[in-house]
Amino acid sequence: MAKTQGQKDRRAALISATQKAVIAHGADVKLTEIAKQAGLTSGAVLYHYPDVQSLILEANRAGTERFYDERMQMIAKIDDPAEKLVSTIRSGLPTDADDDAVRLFCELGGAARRHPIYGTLLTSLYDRQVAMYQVILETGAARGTFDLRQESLTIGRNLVALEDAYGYRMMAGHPTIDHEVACELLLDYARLATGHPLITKAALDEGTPTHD
Amino acid sequence: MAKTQGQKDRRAALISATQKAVIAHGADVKLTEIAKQAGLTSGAVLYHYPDVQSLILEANRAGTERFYDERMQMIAKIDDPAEKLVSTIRSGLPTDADDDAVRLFCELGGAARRHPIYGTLLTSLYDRQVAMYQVILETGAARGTFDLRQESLTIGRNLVALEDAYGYRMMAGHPTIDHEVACELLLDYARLATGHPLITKAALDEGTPTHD
DNA sequence: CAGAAATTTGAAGACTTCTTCAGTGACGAA
DNA sequence: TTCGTCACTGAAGAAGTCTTCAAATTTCTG
Repeated sequence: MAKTQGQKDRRAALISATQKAVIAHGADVKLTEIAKQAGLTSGAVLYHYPDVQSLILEANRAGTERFYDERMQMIAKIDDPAEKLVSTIRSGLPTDADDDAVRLFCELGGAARRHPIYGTLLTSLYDRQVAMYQVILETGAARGTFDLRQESLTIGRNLVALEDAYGYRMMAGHPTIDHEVACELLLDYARLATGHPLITKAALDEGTPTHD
Repeated sequence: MAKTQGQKDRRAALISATQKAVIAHGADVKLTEIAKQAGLTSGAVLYHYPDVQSLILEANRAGTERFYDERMQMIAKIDDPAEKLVSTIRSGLPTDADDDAVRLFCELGGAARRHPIYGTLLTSLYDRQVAMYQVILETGAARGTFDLRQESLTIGRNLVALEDAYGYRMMAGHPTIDHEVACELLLDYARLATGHPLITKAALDEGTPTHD
């Protein structure tokens, strides 16, 4: 579709196809798989991206950026710091073992030492997520919602670290750690660190009618 | 060396060489690299392990087992729960970005979805490490050393998760998170969860002579 | 030491992947 | 319509890998 809309569309479509291919076949995905995903031959892919590595890198970069952007959008709507913290924690954990974004991160993490650029990509994402948590924590502290028992940098770093680790555990198919269990593990730490009970929305929903 | 000691030695040497090769070239290491590391040709490797995949799997299995065994040995000598907890946390974090064991785990984690057996390997290791922490925590609680603010299962799961995540961050080359910083981040959580100040041995050594 | 068994080599075949490129078809401009 | 450009195909070459195997070498046994 969209045959005559210029290079930009085709390149965007190729990046999208490459993302799907990486998620399906790993960070060292073959050119053939990318071409198949895009509905083209390998020659056609090379026509647009003479260097396949740069295409894969661009796709992975776009994938990490998108994950961060979507998280920021999701929490932008929420004002209450406690509710914001809970929603942020929920949005950082994969929904299940098939979560595309977290799959991508695991692939990149495994390749990070051999391809240092992926390490840079993940480091940047990590630091920004820590800052995102710090803003929520400091705002809550300033408003008197939270009583921080540790520095916001410490709490932020640990929360993102826990997200990452439980993402890996879920990807590895841990039999008992699913989305809900991992959420509670993060929330238990957050409760300890913020001195706030952090009643989850799910818990609230249980005790109240669908619309009050 | 040791040319006449039979198959077992040769197979053990091959597993050792494969471990080095995996750490150097990733979970999908080539037969050629294994042979080079072992000082043999690819044909000779196949003579002992007709199926290369089974050799790599065996090497990776041995690598994770060894990591766990060494941790257990290291902490077995220590009696005081607080000191034991601090030492355990220290031993679970890579010393630097070149730490072989943690390199291996990152490689396996990246490949876990494509090779579910590696997911099983890592899951098994994770669960045993959690149990290891639980024993320390419960012992300390029973002795009155710790005042656990969360269930020992929660604390154990979160501590191992933090170890894993900071291992990944260090492998990815995070500019500010090194062994010491990561230790403090874990210790800060452990202090909160156990209600114990967990003075580190390093800190103690600073304030006391080498032999009292 | 001589023969048997175990071990290793080196090369060949089959396979996969990357990359190049001559040729094909579609589309727009003149 | 004709020409030229763009997008793409499909085949061929180059490089790397896995696997097999006959032959050579080393080690063991009597």
